[in-house]
Amino acid sequence: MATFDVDNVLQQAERSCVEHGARLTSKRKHILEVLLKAEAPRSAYEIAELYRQQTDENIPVMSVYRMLDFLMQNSLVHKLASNNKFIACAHIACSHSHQTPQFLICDKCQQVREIGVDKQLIHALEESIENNHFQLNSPQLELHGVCESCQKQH
Amino acid sequence: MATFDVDNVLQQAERSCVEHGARLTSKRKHILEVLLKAEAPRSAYEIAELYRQQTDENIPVMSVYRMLDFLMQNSLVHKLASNNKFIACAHIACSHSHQTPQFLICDKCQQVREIGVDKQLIHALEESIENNHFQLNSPQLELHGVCESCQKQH
DNA sequence: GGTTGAAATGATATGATATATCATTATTTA
DNA sequence: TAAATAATGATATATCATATCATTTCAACC
Repeated sequence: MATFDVDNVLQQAERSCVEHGARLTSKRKHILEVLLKAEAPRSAYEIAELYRQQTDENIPVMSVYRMLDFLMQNSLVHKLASNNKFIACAHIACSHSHQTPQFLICDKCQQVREIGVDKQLIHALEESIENNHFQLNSPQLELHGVCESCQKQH
Repeated sequence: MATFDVDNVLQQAERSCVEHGARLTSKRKHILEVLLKAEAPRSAYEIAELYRQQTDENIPVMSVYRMLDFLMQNSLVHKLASNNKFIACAHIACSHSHQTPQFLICDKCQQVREIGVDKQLIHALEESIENNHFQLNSPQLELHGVCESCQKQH
């Protein structure tokens, strides 16, 4: 399903980790690979199962959670709070610096688009929030709806 | 902690249910009351426990979930997807029609403000989304950060 | 008022998501 | 190579949620 070169993205992830002194071990890399190949967000348990299928090796779910934590800390993976699933960052191979992710989640096919909402809009939103004397951590937005191709199948 | 009159809000909830032909039974009302009195969002299990404390009656968690479903369908309660907790709608006693809720969640004290983000802003956001050929269900926003009073305690 | 059908609630089991903790293995560094 | 640190495994358990069938409550009708 991937419309991008998984190996290339993995290499870029590797480079990015080296830069930050983070160790992208072989297992962590495999977890990322699983998510890059997945066509939709996956739960930690689903990831463990896919890992088994793709490597013929067992992996404890506990380890999957830890590796996901690592990948999230390094901006390689995001967690979708609204459905407790994980997704590879869509911008690993992009050169531009990462901004807060915004997600469009299709409630029919479960596919997710990671979009760049207009910066001015996000900025205005942040300002409106700060007028409420609230200090925003990270304005990750998760928006649920129906994607283009599912709309067509009415 | 409530800065509003719980009984008054409950009466308004009652009226609103009658209007819609929905049955706000005594137990459902108690669940709502628990949330109105809570100073922060609560999980279904916490609600069951608070219910026991406040009524001296046991209640199965399964029932709590069902009653929460009812209350959510009738816009009396919202679920925060980002932490799997429930909160009473802040606008039950307001006359104006309910809009999609937006939440500011304090990651220190867990308190939540249900705010009205500028309608134009939300509208612009929706438009930006629809330019991505995505049909939005409901733009409930959950924004995490630090509230005013927690900021002061640095 | 009693009967009946539908809605609400209870009881029980189980699935799904997540974390705590201690043991073991691998890697880095001196 | 030894010691220190980081990563992973193993096990247990906490937490969140749903499926299913039984029982009770309530409204409507005769």
